[in-house]
Amino acid sequence: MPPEDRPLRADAERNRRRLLEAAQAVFCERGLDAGVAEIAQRAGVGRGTLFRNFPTKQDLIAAIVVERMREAADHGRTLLDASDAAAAMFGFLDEMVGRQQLDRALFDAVADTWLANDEIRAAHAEVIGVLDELLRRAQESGDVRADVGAVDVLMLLKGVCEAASAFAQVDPAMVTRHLDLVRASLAAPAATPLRGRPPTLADVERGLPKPPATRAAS
Amino acid sequence: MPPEDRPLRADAERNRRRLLEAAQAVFCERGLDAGVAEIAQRAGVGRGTLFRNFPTKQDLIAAIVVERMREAADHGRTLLDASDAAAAMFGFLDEMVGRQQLDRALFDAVADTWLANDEIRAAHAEVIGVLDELLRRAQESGDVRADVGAVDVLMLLKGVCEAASAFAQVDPAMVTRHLDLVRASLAAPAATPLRGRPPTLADVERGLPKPPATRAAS
DNA sequence: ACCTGAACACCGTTCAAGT
DNA sequence: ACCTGAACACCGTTCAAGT
Repeated sequence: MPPEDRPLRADAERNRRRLLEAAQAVFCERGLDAGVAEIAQRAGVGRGTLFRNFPTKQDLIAAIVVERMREAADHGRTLLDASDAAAAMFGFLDEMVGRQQLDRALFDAVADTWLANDEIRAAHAEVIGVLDELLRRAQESGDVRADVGAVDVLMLLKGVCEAASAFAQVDPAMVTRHLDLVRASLAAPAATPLRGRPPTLADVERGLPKPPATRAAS
Repeated sequence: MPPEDRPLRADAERNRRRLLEAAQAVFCERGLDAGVAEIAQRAGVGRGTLFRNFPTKQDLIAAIVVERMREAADHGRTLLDASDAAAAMFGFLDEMVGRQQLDRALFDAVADTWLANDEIRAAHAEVIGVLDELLRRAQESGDVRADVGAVDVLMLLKGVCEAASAFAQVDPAMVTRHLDLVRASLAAPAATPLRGRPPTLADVERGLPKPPATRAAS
């Protein structure tokens, strides 16, 4: 195992890239149940090489998810200085839903892998950070109710994604419609206040899925 | 294979019951990844018997999900003559979220199995039918916006369930809060109308997951 | 008519041998 | 330092033999 940050040997680096690309394509076409054998073959490497780069299939999936989340966060940052703050935030939500419809298999995985993986955790925090700023601006503009937090909005978004991946590919209009409902729930002024306090990132990270359950238990 | 409706032999019927109970318990404790071996053992039968009753592990899961959906529909019907129609509908939504939190593994499965299975399809239609009536009454009472349909509401509900199973077991207040947001999105009068038309049951059933992909393809 | 468990197929993962 | 593919382990599913 090479020290943490030393750059990979040129061919190794290339293999890693190829594996990520192949995995992305295969998962997109065949779903997450696609075998690692196909991915390795498509990347032109042996199965062993796959597991050298990604100790587990889950890690391979996680690596792709992280890439996507980072892209989303980047896009969100470009919206930070838009004139219409509320439109910017909803545009961000739109984008994220669209992204997940491209290859829904990947985002299905987030539910499983979720925050068990450190890199996903970091990327996730990054997305929440951007959304938090977009939301704050929209609230300051008076178009979005003041008693919601970024995690609230992300929960709603996850709901839209879920519904979208369930059956909205038939008709993208359904996604638009569902987003309209989310917009309505976030509109200011709020008719009745929300109970409880806005969940924090810490709340989310505390609610981890059951521990990895390593087969080592006696 | 016995003719469709002939009652099973007494011991066979008992084995079927035991399998369902064992499966429910095991899935609840260990999640859907639990092995069929453990289920068969817990039920006190051989693995072959399991597959005689449920041709595939998915079918076993589906059978449990169908049971739960039927229970939910039954409960919904008891709410049909409540005095406060809106409260009745939201009570129904509450119940369904609570149910899915009991053993979330099962409802996670609905996303996979979803409408691929005929029995699930029927039970699903039943739930939508009840929800449709609850909704209609709530709309007539003037407390719920008129431009949403039962499928819209079910989509929102699925979002809540998703969010709940992701991290709400830490604090049930989060679910309450999310339901408050759903309530806000459904409140009458609607500030801005929804785009598109309410999705129908047919729309949902058209949006099936990729075909079973039987390994028979040449 | 139904039950059983050994055997099979499939797929994620490891590792000894190579370069 | 990295690659490879045969071998292993695990688990869903089948089926020949039993009652």
